[in-house]
Amino acid sequence: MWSQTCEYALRAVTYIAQHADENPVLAKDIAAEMNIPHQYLQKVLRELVRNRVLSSTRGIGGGFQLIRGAQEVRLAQVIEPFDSSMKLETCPFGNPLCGQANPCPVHERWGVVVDSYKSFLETTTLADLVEKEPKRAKRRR
Amino acid sequence: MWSQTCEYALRAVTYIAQHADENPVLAKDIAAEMNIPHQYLQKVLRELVRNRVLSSTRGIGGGFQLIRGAQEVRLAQVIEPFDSSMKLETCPFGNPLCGQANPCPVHERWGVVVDSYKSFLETTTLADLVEKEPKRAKRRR
DNA sequence: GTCAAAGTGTATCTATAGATCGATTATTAC
DNA sequence: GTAATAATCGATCTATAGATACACTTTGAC
Repeated sequence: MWSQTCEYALRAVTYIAQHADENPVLAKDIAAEMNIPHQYLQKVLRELVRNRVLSSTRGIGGGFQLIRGAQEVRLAQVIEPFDSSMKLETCPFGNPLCGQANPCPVHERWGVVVDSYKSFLETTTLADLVEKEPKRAKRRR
Repeated sequence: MWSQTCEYALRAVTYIAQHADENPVLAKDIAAEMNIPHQYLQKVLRELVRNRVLSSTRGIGGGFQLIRGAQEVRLAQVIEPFDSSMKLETCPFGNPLCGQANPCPVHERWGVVVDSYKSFLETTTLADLVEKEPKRAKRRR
């Protein structure tokens, strides 16, 4: 459906969102937990920092964090730096002018799929990726 | 959404379906009409022949044809030889056990997208890709 | 101020998808 | 049976995605 790199990005921010109330998380930990090659993940995370999805801090106690609250980050923003398929504008069936004016025979049906896909990415936030019951056994002491 | 090669395959069979009532069509013509590199298209078409979607005949008057009627070929069968993403079984959000028993928080929503996609490929046939009015000015003489 | 922890940056390597080339085989026309 | 047509096949090339390596910089602890 999308590239390997996009999936790494999604898995990484999922992990970060799940640990949003803790200290910054280490790339090393994300890599180990989410089965992503460590060095490559660093690249992906840096790109997310450049795109102002994550912030990073160096040195001891450093790591990666969300810049905004999890409920304010949409999946589309996460994969946007890595995937151009969000555009999805050209007709896959060879009609170069396919559109409202000159639709190909399956324009409608295909539109339903694309809309469903785009809508998912635009309306789902990182908060949705985190288990509803936040820290089941979270005792205050 | 899918690979370049899948799109070539779709465009090619679209063209072939549109010319199903004529003689076999030449790879050369498909390539020119559908903007696909000629040599690479040959490979794609051969693969479709191997997978019993198309038949081919050599020599003068030869070319490629559908084996079955256009209404009997589903898009899924066309892209299947080129794309493994039809499976779409592992959770993109890092939950290795995601499924009915142990769903990740967005399992349902994402399932809607995947089902919409799969359903499109499974229910759409090549006949659907051809303009409904078959040969507007088809005079019998 | 030294050291270790952690992210940054660049260069490079590898695997795969996409594309090209040239020779070959089958078919038809003459 | 020769020549032209058109698909087949295997080898190879190129571009890109995915992955690795290593030196560098920033930060905090002591």
